Amino acid sequence: MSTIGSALAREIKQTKPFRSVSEEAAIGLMRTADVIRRSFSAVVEGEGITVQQYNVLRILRGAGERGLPTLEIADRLVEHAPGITRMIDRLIAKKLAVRDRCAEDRRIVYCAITGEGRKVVGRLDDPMLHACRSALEPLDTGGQRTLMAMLDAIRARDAGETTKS
Amino acid sequence: MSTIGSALAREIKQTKPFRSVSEEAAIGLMRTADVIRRSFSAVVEGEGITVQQYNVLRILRGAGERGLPTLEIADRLVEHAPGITRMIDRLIAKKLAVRDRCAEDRRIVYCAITGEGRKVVGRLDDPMLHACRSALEPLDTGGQRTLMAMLDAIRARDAGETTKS
DNA sequence: AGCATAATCTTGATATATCAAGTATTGATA
DNA sequence: TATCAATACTTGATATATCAAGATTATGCT
Repeated sequence: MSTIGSALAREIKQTKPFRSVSEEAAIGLMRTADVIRRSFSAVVEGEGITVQQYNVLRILRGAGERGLPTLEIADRLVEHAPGITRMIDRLIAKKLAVRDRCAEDRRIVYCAITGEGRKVVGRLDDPMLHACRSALEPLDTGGQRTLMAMLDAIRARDAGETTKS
Repeated sequence: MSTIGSALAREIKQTKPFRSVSEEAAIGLMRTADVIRRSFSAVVEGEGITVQQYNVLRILRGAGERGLPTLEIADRLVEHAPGITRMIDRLIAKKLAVRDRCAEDRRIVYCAITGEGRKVVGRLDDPMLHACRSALEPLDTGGQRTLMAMLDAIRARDAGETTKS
């Protein structure tokens, strides 16, 4: 196994080797995600929003005219439910989204993107695409597909057997 | 390119295909990291700490008797500096770490892990290792090494050419 | 109809993260 | 030896995340 002297080990100045490849890969995954998130954050902050807000806006843009029920948005974000209300509050405060209580089932609140919201996401489309490409540039297209497949597999495990001995 | 119908696209119920493989891989990376972080979180919360606090404790355990200067810890966490002070505050409040101002250079504050801190991290060693293995179980060892290499490459790019045309 | 249960949010309390400015100490310079 | 800049944190203000409890509306059962 001997992962001593690996790139990650040096990066975090670890004195002792990782105890297993799994451990190193898992930590590397989180650190890499963090690096990418930071670069995304730098892109969207020009529009005065956060990465999460950008994600919500993209989801809303992809939805129909009516928008989506609040919790449906949370589902797609993999966000835990309670946070989503206030996330939307902030988007509404910025006039990027609106709420509309459903008449048929008054428990449901539809959230939709505004024209201004569309403009903001629109302005970020190219820069974000570029940021993604730039971030993954070290891998060729085949490598990116391999990476995607691996990530899919990892997430699939989690979705299935939540409790593993 | 046509990434329509991919696992990730279905997962987030995306109606339109991703515009590029890079975009899908980048988003998949963040979602996967999130899934893993959540499973780690479930492990450490039994000891009443967060994943970040666990990371700090591990760094401190790996350091010498004297501990490490505050900002040195931040460096290894890739945390931005300001947050680290209060992170340590919380660890101290929990009696898991201590601070000690350096006599030679009184600007520096050394942070070290306590005996109780060692116990807490020690109790988490096995569960965390298990969580890592469980998370990455879908990949065989070769796959995990490939994944690691890809992640390293992505992070290396970021370290080098920060501004890429 | 009446009541318990569930679904869908919302709110309050608390914890944590982020950004900019402030403090203390050291080292270098005039 | 004052002074200026740099280092290493710290603090305050603000934003965001997280958890548990609450409010409202709908549904199913008798």
